[in-house]
Amino acid sequence: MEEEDQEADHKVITSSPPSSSSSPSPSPSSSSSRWNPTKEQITILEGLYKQGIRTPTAEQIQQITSRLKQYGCIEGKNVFYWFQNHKARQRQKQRQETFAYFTTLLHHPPPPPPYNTVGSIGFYEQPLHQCQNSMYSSGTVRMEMKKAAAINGFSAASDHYQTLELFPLHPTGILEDKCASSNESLGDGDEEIGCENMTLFNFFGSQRLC
Amino acid sequence: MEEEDQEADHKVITSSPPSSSSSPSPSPSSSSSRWNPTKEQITILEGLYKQGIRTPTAEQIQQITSRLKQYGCIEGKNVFYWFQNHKARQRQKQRQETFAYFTTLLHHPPPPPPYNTVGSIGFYEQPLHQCQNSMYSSGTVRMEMKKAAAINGFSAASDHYQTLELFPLHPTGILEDKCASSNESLGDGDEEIGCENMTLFNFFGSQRLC
DNA sequence: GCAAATTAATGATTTATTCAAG
DNA sequence: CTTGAATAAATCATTAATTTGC
Repeated sequence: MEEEDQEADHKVITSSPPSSSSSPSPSPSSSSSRWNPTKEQITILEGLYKQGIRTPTAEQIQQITSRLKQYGCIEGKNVFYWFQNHKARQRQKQRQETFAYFTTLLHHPPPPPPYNTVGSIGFYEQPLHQCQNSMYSSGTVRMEMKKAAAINGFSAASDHYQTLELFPLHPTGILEDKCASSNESLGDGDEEIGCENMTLFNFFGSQRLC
Repeated sequence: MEEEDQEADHKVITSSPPSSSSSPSPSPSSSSSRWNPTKEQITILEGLYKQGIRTPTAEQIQQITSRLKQYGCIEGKNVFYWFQNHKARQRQKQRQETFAYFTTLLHHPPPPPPYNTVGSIGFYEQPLHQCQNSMYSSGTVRMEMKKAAAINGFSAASDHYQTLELFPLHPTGILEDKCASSNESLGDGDEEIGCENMTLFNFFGSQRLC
C-alpha cells in the first residue's frame, strides 16, 4: 500500500548548531527535529512510571504534557512515545538480566528440586514467545486439539480419569529441561500482575545479545 | 461472550506445606475427588502464564502435564482447566481494579496539578497501577479514548492538522491552566517540521514545541 | 583544549501480534 | 472467519557522550 520511499531525504541536516550546551533548555532557537527532554521532565516521567503508569490514556497524556510544559517544550506525542519506549526498554533490560541469571544458573545447577523447591520454570529452550499459536501448521489442527482437550476434560470428568491421553501426542523430547529455580527476586519486580504480557522469560527468544 | 466459568475447581490456595500433609503426592490413591495442585505446580503454571501462554494446545498441555507430574499427580485436564480459570480470573481481577480506580478518579475531581517541586510528582494519589488495559466498566470508555488516539494519529495523518478534535475530548478544564506561557494557535505555522507523521497526536493540542 | 570521528542512548516510525466484536 | 482496535516488537534516525588525533 503505502510504499514509503526508503530513500527519502532523511538527512534533514537542519544545520543544527552544535551548541554544545549540555542542558537542552527550552531555548526556542534550537529547532531540533526531535524532542529533547529536560532533566526535570525525565524525572517526572520516571516518577509516573514508577507509580505504575505504563500506557497512559489520552487524557492522562494531556495532563502529563501540560504539566511538563513548565520545564520545557513538549507535546503529547512525546509523552506517548516516551512511555512506549521506556516500557519496552525496561522490559528488554529485564529480559537480559533474567537471561544472565539463567545462564548463571545453568552453570551452577541448582539443587535438584525434590518436591518442595519452589520454582523451576524453564521449559522450552525455544523462543517460545507465545507459541501457543504457532504449534500447528495446517490451521485447523489446533482447533481440533483444543476441542479435544476441552471435550476430554469435561466429558470424562467423572471419576476414573486416566491420563485421558488427549492425542497421539508423542512426548517428543522437545521439552528437555534445564530447570532453574526462579521466581521473583531477580529483577525489580515492577511489573504488575494484571498485565498479560509480562513475557518474563522471553529471553529465550528474540535476544539480540550475541 | 466467552466468559469462562467462574467456579470451576481447584482452589489454588497455597497448598499446605508438603511435609506430613496429605499433599497430592504421585500416589493416585485418590484421597480427594479433585486435583489439589502443589505449590511447585502452581509456580510453574504461573510462570508459563507469565510467559504468555493462555490457551495451551493439546500438545503443550501434554508436555506441561508430564512435566508437572514430577511434583504431584496431575492430569491434562487439570492443566487445561487451570489456564481457563486463571485467564478468566486475571481478567476479572483487573477489571475490578480498574473500575475501582476510575471510581476513585470520578470522586476526586481531577487533581489540579500543583506542580512545583520537581521531585515530587503528585499526580495521582493512588498507585494507579496500570489501568490502561481495561478501564471500562461498560465497555466503551476506553475504546473511545484509544480510538481517538489512533484515528488522530494514523488516519488523519495527511496535511494541515489542526486539533482535529474528532472527539469529545473536551479539555474539561482539567488540565488547562498555568504554564500557558507558550501559545501557538496564532501562527499556525504547522508545517514547521517536515515530518508528516508528526500529526500523530495532534489532538493533544498540536502546539509548537518551542 | 577542541572538534572530527565514533559509539551509545533514546526519540520516532513502522510492522507484527493479539484480542475480541460483528 | 473477518476485521478493527490496541499494543508490543523491531527498526530507523538523530542527538548526547565519548574517544581520538592534533
